Amino acid sequence: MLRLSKLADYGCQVMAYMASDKAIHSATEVASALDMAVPTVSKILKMLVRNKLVVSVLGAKGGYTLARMPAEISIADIVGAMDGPISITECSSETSCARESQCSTRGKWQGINLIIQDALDKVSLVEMIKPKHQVIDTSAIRTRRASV
Amino acid sequence: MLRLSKLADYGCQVMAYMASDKAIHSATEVASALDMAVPTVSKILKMLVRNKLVVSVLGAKGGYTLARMPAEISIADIVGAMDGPISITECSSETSCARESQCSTRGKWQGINLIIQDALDKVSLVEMIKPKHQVIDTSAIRTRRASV
DNA sequence: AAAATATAGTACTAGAATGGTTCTATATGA
DNA sequence: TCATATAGAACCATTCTAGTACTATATTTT
Repeated sequence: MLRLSKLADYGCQVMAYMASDKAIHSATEVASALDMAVPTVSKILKMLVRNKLVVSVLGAKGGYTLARMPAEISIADIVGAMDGPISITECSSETSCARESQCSTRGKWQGINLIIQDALDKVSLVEMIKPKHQVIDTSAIRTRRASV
Repeated sequence: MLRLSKLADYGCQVMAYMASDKAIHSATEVASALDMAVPTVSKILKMLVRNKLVVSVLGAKGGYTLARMPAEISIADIVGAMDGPISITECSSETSCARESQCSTRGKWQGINLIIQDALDKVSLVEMIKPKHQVIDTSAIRTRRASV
């Protein structure tokens, strides 16, 4: 399948949710908004803090906000924070490999790895939360027509 | 990490090995050449046969060969055979998702999925086995110089 | 015809990875 | 001082994966 871990997937959801504004969001709030378990969301947010994608405010009325502008945060950042560096095969990241001398495929794997890295790098949170089909509020138009 | 399963990785190694010629290779032979356990190689070859990337010859002196020319077999084919279809998140392949109406990220995930699919599609076995730095046989050159 | 060699397919087991929870400590606001 | 939040570590259970074993079948060799 070649699938992201669930935590990475969740992480992207959490980040996308928080990208909507600069408010402080508690773990409880995020969890209920995304319909996820509070401890899980809490764990994810802690990991994101450690990786400096999110900043936390301690104490009552505390919570989390994005550490940077949504445009400055890529999916690669989030996936990296949750799952560690992307390496599609063992040999595509490891510094050495026992079979290296006989193996001609390693370079190719590293190339493929780069392409994937790049694909995730190019998508920022801003693009992630952009609605696919923009919903047009027709009420304003109708009002204007009525007033004509 | 976003990593291929080991079986998919092994599968690529096995296919790359078999791409070197059109001979019939037994599981035992492949296993010893790649320094892997015979039952494991055998399992992988069976999966590749079921997915029509490899054809088998039954009986004594039997074994396996590629079903198509190496140029006509991509890494995507092999990974697909071993790991099933690529879908980086659950929602990037599934036909529906409970949260679909509120979710704006799905389209993006599907796009990222396509890029990865494409990257694996573009690499054929031929490229995979191409030596990175071509080893130049200098003996011929030296011979010629000597004969001048 | 029998023995040897090889694949086909299924089922099973052990181990690792992952997801998710819980518990204790600490910080802040009312 | 109490209620509300995060920080961090440890823990458990389930799922997934890798690898093995076993039975059946096909083909070549003797």
